[in-house]
Amino acid sequence: MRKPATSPSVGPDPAHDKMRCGDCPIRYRAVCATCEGDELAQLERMKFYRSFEAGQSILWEGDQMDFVASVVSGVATLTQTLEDGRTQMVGLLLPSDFLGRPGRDRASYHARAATDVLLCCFRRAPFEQMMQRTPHLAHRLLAMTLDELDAAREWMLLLGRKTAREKIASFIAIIARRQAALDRRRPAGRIALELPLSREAMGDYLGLTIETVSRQITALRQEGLIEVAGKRGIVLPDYARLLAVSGDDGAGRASA
Amino acid sequence: MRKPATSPSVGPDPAHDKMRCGDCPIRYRAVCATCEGDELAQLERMKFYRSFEAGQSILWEGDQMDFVASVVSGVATLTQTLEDGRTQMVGLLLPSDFLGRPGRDRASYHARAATDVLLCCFRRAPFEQMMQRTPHLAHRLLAMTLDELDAAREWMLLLGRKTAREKIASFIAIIARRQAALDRRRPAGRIALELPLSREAMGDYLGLTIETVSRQITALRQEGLIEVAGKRGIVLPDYARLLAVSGDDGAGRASA
DNA sequence: CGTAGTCTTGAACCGCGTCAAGCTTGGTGG
DNA sequence: CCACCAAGCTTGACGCGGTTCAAGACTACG
Repeated sequence: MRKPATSPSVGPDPAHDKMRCGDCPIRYRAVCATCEGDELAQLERMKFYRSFEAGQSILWEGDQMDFVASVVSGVATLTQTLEDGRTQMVGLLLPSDFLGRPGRDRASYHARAATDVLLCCFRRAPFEQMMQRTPHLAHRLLAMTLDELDAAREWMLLLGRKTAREKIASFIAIIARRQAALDRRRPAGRIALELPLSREAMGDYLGLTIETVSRQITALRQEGLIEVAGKRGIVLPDYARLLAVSGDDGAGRASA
Repeated sequence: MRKPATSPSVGPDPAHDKMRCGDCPIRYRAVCATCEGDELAQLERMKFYRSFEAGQSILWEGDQMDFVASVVSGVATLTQTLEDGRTQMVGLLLPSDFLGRPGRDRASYHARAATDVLLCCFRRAPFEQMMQRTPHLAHRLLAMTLDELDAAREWMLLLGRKTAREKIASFIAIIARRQAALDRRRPAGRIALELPLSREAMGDYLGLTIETVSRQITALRQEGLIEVAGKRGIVLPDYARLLAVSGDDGAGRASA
């Protein structure tokens, strides 16, 4: 994947410059969750917003990275690519997830907006300095990184050992679980949800071709395990039955 | 995978109780690398050694985990399992790598000694308390965790998109690179190395069956890309040529 | 309407898994 | 010293799941 000569440059987004952290929808789930008072004021001073339309690239592998960020709304993906073009998604960032790596100034992955995305960015140098003098910020980031590592390991089990059918069922179950988590519920019974990814992106997530994704969704629909509403809409008549097909034991812990 | 009724219990290993941190072979690469003087003394007070023979289980998924540890010598694996027994390795811990997760008291994976292993264990509660009052220890662990996440993501690309042939070549290249790193060299030219895993464990690492692992090793040997010496010995006549087969661009960063 | 992007469906192929023997090596006991 | 055995590895034959290649169908948008 080559960077186009003129990448669609997206600068700071003044439309959100007035947003106060206190009003932020991810205030208590993002990296800043444990900051209060003066600390929040420090963050407020180094932050700026950037927005991206669905499909736009946020960062290219190897790009200079002068900021880290929280996803405020929308869904972003991280992908890696082999020389011949085969691509694998390696991260799926939902609201409150963290983008970037303190201590490294170049991006290791291609980051792209899967839907319209709003990022709350912190300039990297001030953020790293604040981490040095604010231990619990580093602790918060460590906890989030460990959660992400757990999720990556669940994902490895999926990629290495699950069948196409199980992969699709797992993916839908993961989205259902994360959506339920936003409402502080456990997923159960009949659930409606919207897939945040195209068929192609689902293939990149699951290590499948787009055709196999399509065929397995059709198969699950014909068996009554899911109902399909438009390109992105899914209704689960019975969440537990889908889980059984996913190969997980229901204790699934994947979260990032 | 069920825990056997009588798991081979392995207690503290008094044979190493006298080892001083100053003499430790992983002194400047493990989680304790940035500790000096009094901090090192604090760690020394909460540490104890445990040793495991090749094949023994270190921890079962769900086990109470009252310690965290550094791998001093040998190789340990982390694996996850589906209900029907399919297993996928999700972590490969070499000397200086960290085992365990501060802030969680139960193991998420099955940990096992792939070779004879010596662990330097820290009781979890004191270690967590020390992290609270020693910011750079938390920073060190964060950096190590981020490296592990990067490695996990390389691994996801391998599992999702590489062919069996590329997977085998990649694995051998990773072992060669890590072995070279111990000597602070870049891998190049003719290299002899010892595989730390059985064919079965390699299959679990790569998401392949044992038969496919065997066949691909045979194929690489017949093409002169590798030479085989006994069950575990490998000689690379030309590291660069192997890398070309692995599908990576040579800039591979996997480390954990 | 027409066109482009996305998704679905079909048919043929093939890489890897499955099942089933052999082989090699090291350990044990007669 | 050698027969025996178990564990780990290799090799072969075969079949299936998922990829590949190639058309269509649906939807959004001019």
